Amino acid sequence: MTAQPTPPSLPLNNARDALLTIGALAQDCGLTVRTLRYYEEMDLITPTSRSEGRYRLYAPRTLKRIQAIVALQNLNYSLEDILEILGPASQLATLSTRQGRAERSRQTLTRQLDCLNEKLRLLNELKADVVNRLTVIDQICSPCSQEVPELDCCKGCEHREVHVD
Amino acid sequence: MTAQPTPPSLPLNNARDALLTIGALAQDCGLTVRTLRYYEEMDLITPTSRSEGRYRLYAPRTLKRIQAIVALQNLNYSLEDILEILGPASQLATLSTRQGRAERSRQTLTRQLDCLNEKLRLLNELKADVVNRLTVIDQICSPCSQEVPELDCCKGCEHREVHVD
DNA sequence: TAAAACATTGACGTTAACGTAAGGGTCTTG
DNA sequence: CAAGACCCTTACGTTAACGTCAATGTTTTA
Repeated sequence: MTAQPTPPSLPLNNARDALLTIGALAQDCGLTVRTLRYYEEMDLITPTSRSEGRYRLYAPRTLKRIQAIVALQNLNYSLEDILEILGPASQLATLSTRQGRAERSRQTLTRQLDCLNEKLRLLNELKADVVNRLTVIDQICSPCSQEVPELDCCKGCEHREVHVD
Repeated sequence: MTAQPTPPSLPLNNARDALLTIGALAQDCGLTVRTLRYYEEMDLITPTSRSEGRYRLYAPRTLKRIQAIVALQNLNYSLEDILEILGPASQLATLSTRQGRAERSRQTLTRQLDCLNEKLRLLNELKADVVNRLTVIDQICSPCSQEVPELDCCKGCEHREVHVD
């Protein structure tokens, strides 16, 4: 997604109009209202204000935050992990100095990177293994091969390095 | 703990001696007894026999199977997924033909490979993103840079492509 | 052979990430 | 201004992957 600069056809009157109700936000991000409230419980998001009747009102940029949350979830981070990565929503404005924020971001990103590299290592290992097995199995499946007979057996065979049982 | 190869001072008489009780197996693989029983409930493992007093007795190769389960779990597969990948433990001997087994293995492995490639793609994307951010943040943290001032702010700033809030 | 250590089958408890329902206010549209 | 549509909080339900406890039976060891 290249950042579409939202052509100012309608010069957005003031920021007030842009606020989303929780239902609209849920619609936009494809999550349920319950989920958004749960995220709020965890301090992953927070409404920027409330209506007179205490309806939650969200700034549009909250959508970006939610997309980040979902992306991380798809990578199997727990919401607790994600909270640590993104930081609590309610304290976004209270961090004292810009330097401090940058430093903390750096630390978080570094940890993230380590974690990612580890996952990548594991995945690549498994992939190599799977590819190996596929190669062997494919040989068995091809009709012209009679050798390697005990390969996919499961009891008592000794080809343990090829398959797991 | 480096695997002390237990010198064959006592040449293991017959295969009977090699059977493991559930406690020993748990010890060997670093899981709890409860977990192993739970795996059995799910048909992920199964004892090869029972003692007179109905104690579960496992063949040593069960350890390999468990290691595979744990490895897959570390890659965030659910136990249900793992069951599909490895196949039910109780039916290992009942699959009819060797060709059939090989073909099914091939299909499973192919699906696994697709899944792994997708995960790798996602992870690499995220890693690139993280590296990008780190680059920028590092520039901010370095004492000689005063520009890019609004980068790590959180309310109202427009550098949305750099960090998420 | 008795105690200690280990095992058995229930069965209920726990955490994460929500779903779902109740009982009630609030916006909005006709 | 009344009916829907939407929102509020509170609270209990659900699934996965085990933990933990109880009451009891079985090996092993001293």
